[in-house]
Amino acid sequence: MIALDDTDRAILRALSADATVSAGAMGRQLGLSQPACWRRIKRLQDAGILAGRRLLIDPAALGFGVTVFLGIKLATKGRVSLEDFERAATAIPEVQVVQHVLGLFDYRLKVRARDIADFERVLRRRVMTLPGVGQVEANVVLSEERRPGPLG
Amino acid sequence: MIALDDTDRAILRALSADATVSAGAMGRQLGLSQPACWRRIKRLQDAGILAGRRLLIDPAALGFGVTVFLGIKLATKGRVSLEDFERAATAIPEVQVVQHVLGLFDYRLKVRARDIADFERVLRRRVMTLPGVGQVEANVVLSEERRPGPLG
DNA sequence: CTTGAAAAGAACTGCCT
DNA sequence: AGGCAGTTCTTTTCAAG
Repeated sequence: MIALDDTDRAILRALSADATVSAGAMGRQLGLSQPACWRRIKRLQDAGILAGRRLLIDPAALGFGVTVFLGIKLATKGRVSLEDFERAATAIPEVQVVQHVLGLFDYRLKVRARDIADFERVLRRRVMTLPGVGQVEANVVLSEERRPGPLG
Repeated sequence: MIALDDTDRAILRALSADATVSAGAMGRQLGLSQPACWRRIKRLQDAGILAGRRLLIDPAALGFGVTVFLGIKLATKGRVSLEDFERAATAIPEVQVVQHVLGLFDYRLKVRARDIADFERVLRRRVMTLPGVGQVEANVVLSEERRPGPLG
């Protein structure tokens, strides 16, 4: 773990919004030279804080308009059933994220579907037939607001 | 909306894993020339499918080891209270995502904290005091597996 | 769709304060 | 730590097949 100053945080904030900005352009905005800014970025990468640059894909532009979060309680909780469930859940193409969680539910799934009818198909034919699945609770996402910058 | 062929999907899959790969390097991998590959990327950008490139920050490297998803049921549901709740929830630094959802709960919050003690502080002093908050349910994330590529 | 080339710019390297 | 100057690479745009 490494200590970040205000300049590092400004760099992370800028790159979080748009990772395509060059080190030179960002340096000008922060009053730093291009190499100085570049060195800080490299330091953040080497420290593992900057873990990579990923694409932001708009699901709506691909025709996927519905996002649903499922809370799932397993009926049978053995060591084997956990792995079985995870493997089967990960194999469903519409399932974007599989989280093993502690609390009211055992697993949380993020599901992307084209529309509500498509979601119902995924729910009935794929999710409800997962090995060991018990109680299932669904939350359809209406709107989402996310904090762009780094934490803290 | 636009139709994607297998090559487009391969490009999205490669860029989803690592958005830093150059158009030339990807073209070689796919058997395409550099300009041809570059044109496809630009087409995906113009279509809005490729919405941007964002940073992947490792929260653990910054000392944030705990992720908790909160399901929140509002006690009072007027038009005003929804906006009040959203504004107040977004203002909490530890809250990364605020989702308005349909289902058992009204809102879902993604909360990042340094540890469980830090999370309890956020929960008691910030979340439980949000305007109109009713029932609160928490799920601590143990592990997470996400599908890298594009949907469908 | 391809190749090739040229111009712009970004990334990286030493050396200096 | 930061800045300056220079080299190497990619991106981006052209012309032409």
